[in-house]
Amino acid sequence: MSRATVSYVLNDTPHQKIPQQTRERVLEAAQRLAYSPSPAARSLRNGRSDLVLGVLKVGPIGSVVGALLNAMSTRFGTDGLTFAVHLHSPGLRPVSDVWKAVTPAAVVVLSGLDAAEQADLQRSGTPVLVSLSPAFTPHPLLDGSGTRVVCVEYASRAAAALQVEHLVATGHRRIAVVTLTDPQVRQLAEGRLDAALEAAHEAGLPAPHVVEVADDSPQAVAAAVRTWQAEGVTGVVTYNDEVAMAVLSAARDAGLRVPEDLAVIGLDDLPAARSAQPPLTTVGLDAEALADFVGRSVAAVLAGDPDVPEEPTTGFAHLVRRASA
Amino acid sequence: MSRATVSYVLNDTPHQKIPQQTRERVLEAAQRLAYSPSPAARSLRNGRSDLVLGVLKVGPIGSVVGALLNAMSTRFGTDGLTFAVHLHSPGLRPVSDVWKAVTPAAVVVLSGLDAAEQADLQRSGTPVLVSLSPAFTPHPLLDGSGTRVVCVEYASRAAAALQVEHLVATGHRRIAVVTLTDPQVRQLAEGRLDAALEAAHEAGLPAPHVVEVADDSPQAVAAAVRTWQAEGVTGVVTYNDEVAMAVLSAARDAGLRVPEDLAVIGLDDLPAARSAQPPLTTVGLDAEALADFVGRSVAAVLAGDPDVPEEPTTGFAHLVRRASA
DNA sequence: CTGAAAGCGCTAACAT
DNA sequence: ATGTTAGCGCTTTCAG
Repeated sequence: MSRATVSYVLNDTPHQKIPQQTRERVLEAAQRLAYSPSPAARSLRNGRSDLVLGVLKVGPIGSVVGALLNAMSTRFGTDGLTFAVHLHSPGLRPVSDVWKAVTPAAVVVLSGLDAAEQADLQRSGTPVLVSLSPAFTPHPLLDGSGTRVVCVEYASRAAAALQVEHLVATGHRRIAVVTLTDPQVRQLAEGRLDAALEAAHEAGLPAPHVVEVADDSPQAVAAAVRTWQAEGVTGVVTYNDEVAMAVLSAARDAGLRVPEDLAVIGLDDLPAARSAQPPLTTVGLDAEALADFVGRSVAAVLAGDPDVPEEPTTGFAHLVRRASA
Repeated sequence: MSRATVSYVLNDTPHQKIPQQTRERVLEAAQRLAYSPSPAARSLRNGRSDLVLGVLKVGPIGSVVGALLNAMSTRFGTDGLTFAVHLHSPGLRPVSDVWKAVTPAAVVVLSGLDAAEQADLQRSGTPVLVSLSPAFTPHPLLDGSGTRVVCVEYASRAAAALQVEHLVATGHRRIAVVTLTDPQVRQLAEGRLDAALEAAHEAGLPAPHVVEVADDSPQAVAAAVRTWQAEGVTGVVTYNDEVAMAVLSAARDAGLRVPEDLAVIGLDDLPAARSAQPPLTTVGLDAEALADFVGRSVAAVLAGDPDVPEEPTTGFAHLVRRASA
């Protein structure tokens, strides 16, 4: 019985007919010796490890990101890959440091890589690179780099469009869009704002009021809420649930009834949205569906499939209808 | 110029005198060819990679865990190691799956490994295993396994003791401890409760009222809050800030003034604690200090140091004094 | 169907 | 001071 035989049975190599008896002997021995193959040697030989690396910039991690990470971990586990997240500190150390620690099978960029880092990544030889970053553009000169780039729209266009469509469906014509100026969330905020404006345009609405606020406190939105009465704005789409709850609070202070005088729709479906006053209508994100799509794409590329699965046309968001809109 | 020479200059191998000129030639060539060493080959040769793996069970990730992850990432980066977190689904797949994807330099257990998994880990040959899990006991039979085990107390004993000590210092003698029965947080809740009871005992207090609640809603604590008036309880220590805020809310409903009628102290120092009514006195956790300690311990073990640094006697928590106690 | 053997890229011991 | 070389543990042709 040789190493090769062992390798075959342990890896279930197809088209290799190993007699059942040998097979069992191998398995039994492996079991008895608590044998487990060396990841390092396998990676060296195979050119890649079984690790899928998520990259995220350091910063507050909330329930939305948490759900995403959970979903990815669970999903990749189902096809023999291990998902791990690396939080990188932009400016402090280059992300490329990560590639001297591991040779991942795929990298999933969740946020915060700049153009140069993207290019490095494409050059790094990682088989698949999935980006959720709204502003990510694959480096055109690096097409033949061997890295397959997959971009997925998540938590911006489809979600913001749903917000607007719901207000339109419930009869609102003059709407406001509240966005955040915090540079930490700039990319996402811009993506959502753009999508909301586009959806409004497509629905034939007059150009929405765009309100930029610095944070999600009720004070920050109070002034805007008061002007809306005069402007005839009856529905408002917010950057996220936290901003929506600030609007709810400001509306109450201004003596407006929600949703009769002002309909408010958030985004993220945070746990707190359910217990808001009134319960917040919002758009929830489908972390599992996204993880599934990403998982299938990665598996397809690693298997050498020429084309990756189609992105679901519905996006990865759904309306959560409660009382506020 | 041979591979060895190159290896020496690239790794800054000590006690190898390489002429400056050769050195520069190597560096220049590496630069020009965008050379970067293969992690797989290095891990194979060195017996370990430069990756430190955090293990966490899947589940809601809040700001406390987020801060911990951020601190760890930043800290390990400073000594050439890369930190990544793996979220594992207990029951779904064995954690040991991870060791077929990577050979980490160290594993940091943040939560949720059972006894068998602990033992597997000690057997896996990972150089260092750091555990923050309050219930973690190194497997005694596996002492010679080559895995160095370091246990750190975080977010339980020292923190809960601080809560009690603050109430004692502000003159309270009859106190209540509110703990959570949610099985997801059992270990942590038990650790905190034990420590609080012990601290009360040491301070010579009568045995505290122990209140077990199922969740952190105001309803869940309302009944207990009402009985406290009759029992003469003047101070309450809670499992965390969320429970504390529920107590605050229930106290208000019961017509109690905080802190005059009832002093409340939380744990975690969530962002929301600052804007609670009244601002919540609480115990903050020192994620950076912990990360620093863990980082130093790991570095010491990897460097072959016989003894790891002393754990700071103050623990990794500090009092955040606001208005509620 | 199974055994032998060639490397994957790197480091450290050894020889020059 | 620099070059040569033996493996680390695995997968995969290639012969038998």
